[in-house]
Amino acid sequence: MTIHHVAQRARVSASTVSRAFTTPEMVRRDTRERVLRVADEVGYRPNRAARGLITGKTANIGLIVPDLGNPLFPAVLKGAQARAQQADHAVFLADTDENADLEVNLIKAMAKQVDGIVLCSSRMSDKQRRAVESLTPLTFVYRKVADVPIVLVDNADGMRQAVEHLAALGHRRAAYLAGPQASWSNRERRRGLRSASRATGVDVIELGPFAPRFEAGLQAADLVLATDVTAVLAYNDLIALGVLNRLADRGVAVPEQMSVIGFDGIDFAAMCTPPLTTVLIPKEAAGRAAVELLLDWLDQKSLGHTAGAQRTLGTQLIVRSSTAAPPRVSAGSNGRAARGARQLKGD
Amino acid sequence: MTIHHVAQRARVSASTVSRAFTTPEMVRRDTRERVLRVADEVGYRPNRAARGLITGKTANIGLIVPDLGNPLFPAVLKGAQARAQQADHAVFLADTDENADLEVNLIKAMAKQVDGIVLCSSRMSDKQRRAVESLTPLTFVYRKVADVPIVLVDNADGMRQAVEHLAALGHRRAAYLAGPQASWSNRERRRGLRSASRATGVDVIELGPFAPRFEAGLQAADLVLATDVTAVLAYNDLIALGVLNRLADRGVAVPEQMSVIGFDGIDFAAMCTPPLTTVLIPKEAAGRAAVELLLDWLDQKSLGHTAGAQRTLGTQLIVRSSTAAPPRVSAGSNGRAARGARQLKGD
DNA sequence: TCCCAGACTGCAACCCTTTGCAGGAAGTTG
DNA sequence: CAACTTCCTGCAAAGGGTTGCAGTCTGGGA
Repeated sequence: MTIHHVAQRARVSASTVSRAFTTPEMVRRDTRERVLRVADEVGYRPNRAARGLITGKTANIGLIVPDLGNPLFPAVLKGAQARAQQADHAVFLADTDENADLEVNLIKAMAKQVDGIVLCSSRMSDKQRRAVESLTPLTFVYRKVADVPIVLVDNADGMRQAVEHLAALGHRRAAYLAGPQASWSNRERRRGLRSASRATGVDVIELGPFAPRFEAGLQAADLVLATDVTAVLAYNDLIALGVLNRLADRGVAVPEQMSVIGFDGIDFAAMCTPPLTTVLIPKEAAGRAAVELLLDWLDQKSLGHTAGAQRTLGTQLIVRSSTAAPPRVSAGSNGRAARGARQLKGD
Repeated sequence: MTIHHVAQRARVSASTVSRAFTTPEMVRRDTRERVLRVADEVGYRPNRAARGLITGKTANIGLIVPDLGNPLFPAVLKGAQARAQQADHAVFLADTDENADLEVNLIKAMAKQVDGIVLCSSRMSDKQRRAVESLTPLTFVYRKVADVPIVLVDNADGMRQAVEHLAALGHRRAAYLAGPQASWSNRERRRGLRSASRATGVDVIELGPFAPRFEAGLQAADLVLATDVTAVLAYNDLIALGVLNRLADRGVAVPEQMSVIGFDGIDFAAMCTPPLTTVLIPKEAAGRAAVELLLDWLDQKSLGHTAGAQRTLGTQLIVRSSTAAPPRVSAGSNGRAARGARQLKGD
């Protein structure tokens, strides 16, 4: 079913059919109605590829995430996809498996078929980013980049809330299980941690970096137990969940002997035992916002406007049962920091 | 960067550039190398939309899932996307929010931009399916449909394993928490349950239907406690996780007082407390298989072959700590089935 | 030396829409 | 009644590729 079939059956030219869809006010009422009726009857829909060829807009947007196995990203994806659909755009999805080179390749491959790409927790270096930024409009989520639209989360404030919570409970010594070094979120969480640590007097040692996965949490838990901390701040919920599991296996009671705090607020943080205290970050909202910013940018771009819109969303500590006052005598303490741990100082 | 720029710089015609990419054996070695070198230098990549316009193939495939919030689907998606990428195809993703009408609309909207669509746990009625099947090649995952490629899972056998496990532990009476009525998986799981029930003598009452979500599990747990069963078989892990949570809240020990079995084998089933006994179904493998079947079909189609390939993947009961022998005297029993429960008989 | 096959390459049409431009009809104004 | 507007519609080009067909060039056989 092409535009010509419809044109023929409605006894008009293809141009008129086209206009009936794209600029309805340009065609006389009865003509338009006849065309649309015929189009509906035969199930005609404009071919977007052909349209895109001439208009330069594909009505597609790309979305690239590091790992669909981390529920954080499906959540962002869900928001983004819903918002895109609302604007009558379709979304291309790709998963990089936390691999920055693959990310670059995916951008190159997608660039021509989309109007822009939303990059979620991009792991690209600045150099890599510059190599692709001219290919298609890029929007970043959970990563700060100059001169393009970005959707951020106030990670530092989230960490402040978490550390203040621990301090209020009486903790004096905590461990941070670091995330990927290429992650902006990790850098920001460390930064927030450092300043909250100074402000509250809670000492924080850093372990890792760890892959942002459950398995890494299992591994991390043992390292934590070799130190004398009474609380653990994990880079994300997946790691925290791993810690919870391994601590249970080792017979360490949470929260009585050890407090654990996650980050992200994935659904499962509420479903485990004990329910995990975590810092909730916006996920679907971030996805929606990113698509919105991208679409706005594209609109304005045609008007010659510049980019650089930034939206920062708040975080909220969700206190559940994985945190409590520290034990009188710290359990499992061996009196000194384990090998591999180090004071959290400057980068 | 169009094919003409490259042609000009390589001092050949556009046709030759095109052939250098699509039918390299048709162009002389040194010409081809020159063309490809130039193309690489200027960063040229064929515009797939333009190519698709004339070849009729888009090198895109669609994937539609009911709910990205259920980790089952991101897992399938991950497999599908990886396999598609391997075949140099991109994937369009959409989420229906468990809504069959939206599913139909999404198929219509996608049809023109893809070579085929993979439908995951489709909720469409037969009538709806027939209304869209001519739009574009459809492949189904987790749903049986005649004459098109499908990837199935042996749900009935999974249920057999689960029920035999319960029977072996000594359970005589269990509840099934049913899933969505439009779900093929739910029908198959019920069927397997019925026959396993007969074979083992374990009585099974059915509750529900429930939405395949955590919250529904919370709700279901109370209904279960109002019956005299000693074990619960949930439609899926999300519901089982909800049951686990609510039982813990109500002070019912799992597995001592109540055994709980999930279905799907999502990652989180292993991370909760107690770790959930569940029936593992292939997820990434199913996604990969679906894409493979679809691509094969498309290849053969051009050769005039027919469709209908079917791949059935096995299931595996993963025994963890949420199942054990029933208590001597069934806890919370009130001697009769709750209102709303009914014997599991025919449909 | 001539003819022919085989290997390459270029021309031009085509895929499906959109859109600038121009033409025709109807209505308005002087 | 002539001269403009205004409104609507069609023609044709364009957008970036692919591909059937025909032409050029080369090498080999007679």
